Amino acid sequence: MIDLRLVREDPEAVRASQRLRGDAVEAVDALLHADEARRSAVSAFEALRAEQNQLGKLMPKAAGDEKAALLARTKTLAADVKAAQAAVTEAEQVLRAAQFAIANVVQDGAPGGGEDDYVVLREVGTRPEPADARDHLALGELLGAIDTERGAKVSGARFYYLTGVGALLQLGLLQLGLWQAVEAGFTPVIPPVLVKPESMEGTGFLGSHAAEVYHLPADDLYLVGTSEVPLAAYHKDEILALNGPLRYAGWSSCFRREAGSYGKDTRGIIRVHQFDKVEMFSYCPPEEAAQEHQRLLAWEEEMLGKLELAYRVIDVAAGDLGSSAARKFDCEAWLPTQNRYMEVTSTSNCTTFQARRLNTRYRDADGKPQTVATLNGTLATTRMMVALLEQHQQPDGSVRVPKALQPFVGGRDVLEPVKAGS
RNA sequence: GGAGGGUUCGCCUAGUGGCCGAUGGCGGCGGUCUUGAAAACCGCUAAGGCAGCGAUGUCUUCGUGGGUUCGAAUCCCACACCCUCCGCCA
Repeated sequence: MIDLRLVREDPEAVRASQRLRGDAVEAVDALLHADEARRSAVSAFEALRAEQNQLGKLMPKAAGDEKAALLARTKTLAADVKAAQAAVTEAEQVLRAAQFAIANVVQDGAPGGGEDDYVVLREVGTRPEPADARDHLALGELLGAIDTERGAKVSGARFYYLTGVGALLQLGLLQLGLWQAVEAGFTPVIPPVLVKPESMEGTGFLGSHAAEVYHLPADDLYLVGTSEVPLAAYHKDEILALNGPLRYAGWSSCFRREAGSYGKDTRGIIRVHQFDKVEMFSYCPPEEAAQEHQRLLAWEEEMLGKLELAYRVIDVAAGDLGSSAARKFDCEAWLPTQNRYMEVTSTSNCTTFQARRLNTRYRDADGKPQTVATLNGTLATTRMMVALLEQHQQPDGSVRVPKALQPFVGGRDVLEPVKAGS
């Protein structure tokens, strides 16, 4: 939810942001009008209410003719108050709708444009170019690690089983990430993955993402697409005592309908309905958010370094940000068989945008409540297995396990193909 | 699924129509006393909107939404959530 004060004080900055995103500039003026309308409705109501309160105080002391006169006056006043109150409620609804129509103000420095207008910040590592490379699914089947056929039989397209070293690899990857976070001072969290509508709504996922979200109508609960949802809603309606950034690392399964992505990444486990993820989530004062964002990115890169993956970092363009983010950096790992980079992590700085709707605040140096900034970033996810298998494959179909990961997969340094027929 | 009980300012709690934005305790903050600390005592201690440079004023909020009333924490209705008991299932 956009900061109304900012829109009032510097509407031009918000208009510029809208332009950079390719969103409607007129939405800013609509919001300013709605704000104006609400304020005048409020003062009208308050003047009437103040009079009503005044007269109400006289009532118990009054008697006789005086009381009758008072009653007559207050009776008409009561109707006026009611009408004025209804006008305020309506003006507030209009204002809220106008407020939701505007996405977060893009951070200075973020590139303008759409999905293809990202800026590559750096490329890290040497891209491996294995001869006769097998793709991750072929490797996964050789290793007895990934079974998409039975996944489809049991649950449908975009479902899969992880078996044998596949199951171990995923758990190891997530643990490597989680331990890195714990050592960096994060509080590890296993959150609920079913949330109430207000939690889903408060984190902004029922807006443009609504079609992506699984809903359980019998209980009116939603399956989360990321632990960002329960981690952000965790401190809803709270005033935090912040002493530096408050950091959580959430481990959860994630569920996505992948509506509208028919035909995209259909092979293997790149784009699936269910996967696991360790997500970093940080609460901090707004003035520290940009720094914290860089830290989250650094932790993501540290993780990819441990996995010995070749990747690049991109600065996502304004039009591709999502409504809550002011800035977003993605790390994309190299995929030899597709000759392209694939997103494996994403970190967003949501500034105060997400926290404002969730009403999550902190006390500043003067002890005054202020809206906090929230940030999130991927630390480990099922999808990293795709890059890991492909980049570390060897000619015989075995896959090298990076050193840092070995302790988390039972000390294995190589994953070997299993015999056929199992 | 059935039957009860509950939801008030960080926590606990008082409050059955105007004297209630709301009692008391705990916790927290400040002070007196003390070499220091403890104890005791005194004071302060919800959030938000609007107007104003400001002092301040004013309005809203007692789970949520509606209703009754000149006036609602208090009466009525609906809903949500929590707890207890019973049943059912792991």
